[in-house]
Amino acid sequence: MKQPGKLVGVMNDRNRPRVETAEDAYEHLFSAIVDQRLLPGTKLTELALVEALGIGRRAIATALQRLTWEKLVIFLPKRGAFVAAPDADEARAVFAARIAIEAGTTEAVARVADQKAIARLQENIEQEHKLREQGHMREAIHLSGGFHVLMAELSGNPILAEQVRLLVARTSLIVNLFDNQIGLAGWHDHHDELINHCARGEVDEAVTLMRAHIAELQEALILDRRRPVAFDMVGVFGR
Amino acid sequence: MKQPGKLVGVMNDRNRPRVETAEDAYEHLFSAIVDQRLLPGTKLTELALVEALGIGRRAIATALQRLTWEKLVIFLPKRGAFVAAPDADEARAVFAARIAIEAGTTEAVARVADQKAIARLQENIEQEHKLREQGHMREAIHLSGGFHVLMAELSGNPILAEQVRLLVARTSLIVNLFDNQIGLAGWHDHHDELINHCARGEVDEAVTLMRAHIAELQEALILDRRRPVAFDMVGVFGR
DNA sequence: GCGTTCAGAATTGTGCACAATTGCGTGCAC
DNA sequence: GTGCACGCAATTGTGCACAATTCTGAACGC
Repeated sequence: MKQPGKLVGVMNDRNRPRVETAEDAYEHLFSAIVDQRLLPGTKLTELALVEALGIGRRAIATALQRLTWEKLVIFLPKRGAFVAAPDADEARAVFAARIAIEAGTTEAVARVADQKAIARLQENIEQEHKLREQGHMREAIHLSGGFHVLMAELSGNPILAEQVRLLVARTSLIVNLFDNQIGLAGWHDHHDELINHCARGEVDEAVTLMRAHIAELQEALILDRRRPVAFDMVGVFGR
Repeated sequence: MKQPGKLVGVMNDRNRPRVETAEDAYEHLFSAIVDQRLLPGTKLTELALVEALGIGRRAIATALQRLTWEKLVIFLPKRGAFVAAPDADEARAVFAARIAIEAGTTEAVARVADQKAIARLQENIEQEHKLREQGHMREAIHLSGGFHVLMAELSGNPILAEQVRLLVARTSLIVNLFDNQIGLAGWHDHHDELINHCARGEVDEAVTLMRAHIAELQEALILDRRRPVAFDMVGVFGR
């Protein structure tokens, strides 16, 4: 079975990078969820996390609370917190929201991007390219999401940037939950073209491409086929 | 001076509608902030709220935590929570975000709105009109914000709807913090035209109008002139 | 007169014990 | 064998006391 108090993927006992504040805890959990060390459906018990991270229950609760409105965990009062397992409807909503919001960020970037911004975007792409050549797919995908976040940051609007950050995180949950036919090949080219449009100030072209790009990502998912979800999931939908 | 433990606007001792869960507390604080019973800069002490609302510290902390994320309060570790007082930059970001996101919701509504949806929108406007005629300006403004939220809900995307709800709330904070030249006259007409465009499926026209509508609202604000903020504000920016 | 230092007050964060709620498994009746 | 009820285990929520930190105000030195 499973030893209570040991949350695999969060922390093995010695490998404990300073976790002191509630935000530290949040960041650890966030990245653990986004890159699949904590699988959807996993129950996140307060006491277990207190032991694992070595901070107070309040800080843990705070972190969990935040992840809850970010929709990366679902929280059921008096029952506990679980890593979220978005369904098809939620997935569609996430992609629709990304299209709407990233259309906005792309427009802003294409309109105001300076030399330096373009350079940062290109650097991101090059790194992703390199990682993919070396076969580090997971990191490459990470950076690929990072591209969208970077675009949003360069748009100069922190509110939209934060939203994109969250939507990208949810996307990675989704991508891993549904069967997909994603060949990363196309993505890279899209990102490339996107930069070119932005550099040339071709606003409409950039926006249109971004929308198509995200839509394509969605279409690569088979939303009818959700992969089986970790056992504790019954605890989530139970009753 | 001020008696500690008495938070004016949150609760006078007998007028206590059931507050049991953390979400109840959240809703109370949310509406208290949005319609100005709690002014920007006011310090929200945990113990004071525990007394006022009659629930545990943890529930209070949860509610405050959420409002913090929603940017309606700012939270300084070890110092406390204060009702937020957005500055000009934040105001601009809010309006820019609204334009981007509500362009999306408007597009969706104009595209898929059915008879029933249009009817709900019209009903909202009529009520607002009535309230304004009767001189209930505050309620009218409330409903005016509600129009945007309703549009977002009708768009069918819960993520965008939630964002609009929050941005509208922040907007009301902003409107009340800066000098403004808002005559509500124009608004009503905009909303009216907007519905017509949506009813006729004139997508582009609807989107363009919505963008202009929000931009106009922003321009009615004098972002250089922020009204003085409650005293406790020093506690916020102090040091 | 003005800035600095130091002590006291106020408030958040922690730890522990306990209450309350929920879920689960066993056992019983049919 | 199936369905239901009851009791136990697990986990969240609460209350209290205490530790830690920060703010306030006053006394002090220059």
